[in-house]
Amino acid sequence: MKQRLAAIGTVETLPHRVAAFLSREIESGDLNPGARLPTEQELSEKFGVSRNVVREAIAQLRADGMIEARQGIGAFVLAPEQRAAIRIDREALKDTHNMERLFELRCILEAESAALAAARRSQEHLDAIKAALDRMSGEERWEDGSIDADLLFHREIARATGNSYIHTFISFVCEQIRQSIHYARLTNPLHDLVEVNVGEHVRIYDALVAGNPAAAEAAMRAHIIGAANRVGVRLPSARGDHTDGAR
Amino acid sequence: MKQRLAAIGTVETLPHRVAAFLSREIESGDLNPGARLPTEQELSEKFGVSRNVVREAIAQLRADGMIEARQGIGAFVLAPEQRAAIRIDREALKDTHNMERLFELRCILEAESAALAAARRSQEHLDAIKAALDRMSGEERWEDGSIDADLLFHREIARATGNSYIHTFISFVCEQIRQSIHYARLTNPLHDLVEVNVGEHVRIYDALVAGNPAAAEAAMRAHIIGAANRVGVRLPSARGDHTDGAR
DNA sequence: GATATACATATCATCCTACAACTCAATTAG
DNA sequence: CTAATTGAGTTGTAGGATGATATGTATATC
Repeated sequence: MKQRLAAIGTVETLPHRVAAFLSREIESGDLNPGARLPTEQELSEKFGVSRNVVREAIAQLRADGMIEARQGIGAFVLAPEQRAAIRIDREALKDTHNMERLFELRCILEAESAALAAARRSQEHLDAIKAALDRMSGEERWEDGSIDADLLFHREIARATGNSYIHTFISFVCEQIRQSIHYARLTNPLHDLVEVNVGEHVRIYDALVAGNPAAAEAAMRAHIIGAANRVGVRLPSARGDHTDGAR
Repeated sequence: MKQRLAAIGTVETLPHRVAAFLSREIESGDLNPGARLPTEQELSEKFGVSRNVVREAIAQLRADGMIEARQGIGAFVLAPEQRAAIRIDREALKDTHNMERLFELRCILEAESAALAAARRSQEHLDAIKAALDRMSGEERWEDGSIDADLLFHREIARATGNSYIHTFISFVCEQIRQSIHYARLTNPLHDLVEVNVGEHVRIYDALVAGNPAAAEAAMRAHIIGAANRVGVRLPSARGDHTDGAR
């Protein structure tokens, strides 16, 4: 928790600000793929920082595969497909529409993963999931402590799939959502419908214990749609839109 | 000493090597979350590089949320859940088991996304998808040119969901798979079953044109399982046949 | 005149030193 | 004993110097 507070409150360092600026300029299309960036010296003058700071900023973008620097020539913007990392702009998450998209992605990831977990979970996995569930139920209100337990519950399910990539992706998305919820709570006090939330989790857990993939998937889907609603995001139903796929 | 690597864009810079070393030390558990890294000066001495290089390396790890640096104290390892970025070690993808996990993740992401795309695609989206399909069909063998078109086809479908996060994630996963296929082809010459591959894509496209989410999802799922098989990965089915359910 | 070589220039890569800002602990003044 | 001060240690930033690499230009050679 001390860790997390520090992580959230991390001061914006100069390299971070420069990197964010350039990153935004690239995302917005001001700098197209193939374009050359200004020289390090020009950038250091433009931002009023030392060349060292500019280099650290570029080192970040380079590590992400956003730009490629060639000695003696300059730095060039790469195509989005060539990126080596996924990074989500937390500022953008303050926008409700983006939050909605993130919940949609989460729903896709977690629903099927829950089915996988139901088929593959071991007793050790179930114990870990149960422990998180108990911690969550102990809390009166849905705030920091129980949010931690909530996310841990989801991460443990992801771990139970036995697929480390799934675990990584879900952990990542959940963490982004935690951040955006943090913002959302500053403006809109959330309904503290703990009972509803816990109930949804229990249904997921029961399906996992039963080893019933279809039930686990359905429960997870219902839960995420509910969770989105509780933070003020109306999730467009994934597939019931017009032609309904009876599966 | 410093050998010129003619490889594509992957010039091993000193900060990159230092970052990779530290990153591996963290992943392997030599440095647990909460642990403090050696000071910048110690690291620069240990690796025989300047403090500047160490700082650029740390800037990368910091941007990924792997470590957190606090002025006046030091740099600390963060828990994996707190990462701000997803980065996949391409070396690890040479392992077939990891490739299998990656295909499983891809299947989860793309199957439901195909359903979303079927519900939301515009004519402009369909045109872009069709263009990629045509480019793919024109090729005789499944090699670099048609692989590009293949991945473009999938990216365009992701774009048709209208959800930029989905697009980002799928693009990323596809790119990782492209890399791993590149390795795989070096050892196992692949079957060039172009007709089968194109046929699977056509079925997906038809479902999108028809605006049939369930069909699109099924076609996509079948395709990815088939694609995995063709590169020598047997995908454990996501949930269709948990007939082996005796567990 | 065409080609090849040498030079000058621009740029990134690395190194170095210095100082500022911050934290923590020991010391000192009250 | 308490509280303020001091000092050492660490990261953050600045700025310059030198090496490595790519490009363009001028010169020399044929």
